[in-house]
Amino acid sequence: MNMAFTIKEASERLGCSAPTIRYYEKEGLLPYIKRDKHGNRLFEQDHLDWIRLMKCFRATGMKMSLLKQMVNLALDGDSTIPQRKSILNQYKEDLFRRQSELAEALDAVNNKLSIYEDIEMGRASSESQLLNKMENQQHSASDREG
Amino acid sequence: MNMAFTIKEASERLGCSAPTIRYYEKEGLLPYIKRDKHGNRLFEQDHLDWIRLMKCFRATGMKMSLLKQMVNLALDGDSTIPQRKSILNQYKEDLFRRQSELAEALDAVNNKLSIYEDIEMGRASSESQLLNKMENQQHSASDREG
DNA sequence: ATAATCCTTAAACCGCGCTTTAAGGCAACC
DNA sequence: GGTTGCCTTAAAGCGCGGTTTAAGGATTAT
Repeated sequence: MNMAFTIKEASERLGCSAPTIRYYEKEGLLPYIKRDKHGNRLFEQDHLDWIRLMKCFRATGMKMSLLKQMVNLALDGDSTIPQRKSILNQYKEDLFRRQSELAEALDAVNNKLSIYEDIEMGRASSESQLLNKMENQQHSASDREG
Repeated sequence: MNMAFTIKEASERLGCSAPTIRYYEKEGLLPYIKRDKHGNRLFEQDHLDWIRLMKCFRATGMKMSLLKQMVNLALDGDSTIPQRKSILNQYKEDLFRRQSELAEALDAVNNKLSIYEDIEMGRASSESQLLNKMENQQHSASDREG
């Protein structure tokens, strides 16, 4: 067994472009890719799994430079596990920060949307200053211009 | 009343650089900024609130071009509210997508971390292939190499 | 044999979102 | 009246993360 994939197969399975994969390899994020006799890359399942993981981390804000640090540490063996844990724990903090940013944004969007509905239903007006139209944060809080 | 702020005050209150604020204005994200007799910008509370909201949206992946669309629609009056709602609803979808990406990444990080702890405690080994060191997804799932 | 389809590389290019630089104006303090 | 410190503008520069281009090699199908 030990099935190997061409770059095209890999890119199809992963949903990321072949140039991107090559770029990752060039940047050192993807060590130990073997080649066939013609110099064509051969990806194994392990590589696909690692790329998939990188994709997941990248999509949530991890920098390539951090991925590279982790690769380099991994290549240095198990003695670097504490450092890798520390990187991942920092990244985890980052994820939590992003979660609360998302929650905040969701609140703000919902607030805006309900303001718009109020305006549509005639329950509120879009105030004087033009910016207020986008900007009317209070939403039926203070109405001292009766 | 109707307190106005210099760009420096605005940038301090908002935690974003003065050049960024100028850039936003230039890009049309920030209409109706008044000037004093010397041509210096004067920001009112409304502007600060709107910038703060933009910051919140930007931090969670909204493109400047989308912000600009919303500004332009707002400048066209209440008749564009349906379009603005539609934009915000799409963005909301985006936020949900990001939320699940974050959740996925958190899972993956926690998985990695527990693999590392297993290795540290001698409960698992860091397998053969070098990539496996980073890459050993299964984590005490299948161990058919007895 | 020729065309299509895959692969390779190096290098150039791109969009985004700022940041930095350069050149200058006004105002207040010492 | 010079220095400091704020402001202005236009334009250039930058870091990131790829994408695109160009030039070429090998395999397969017709």
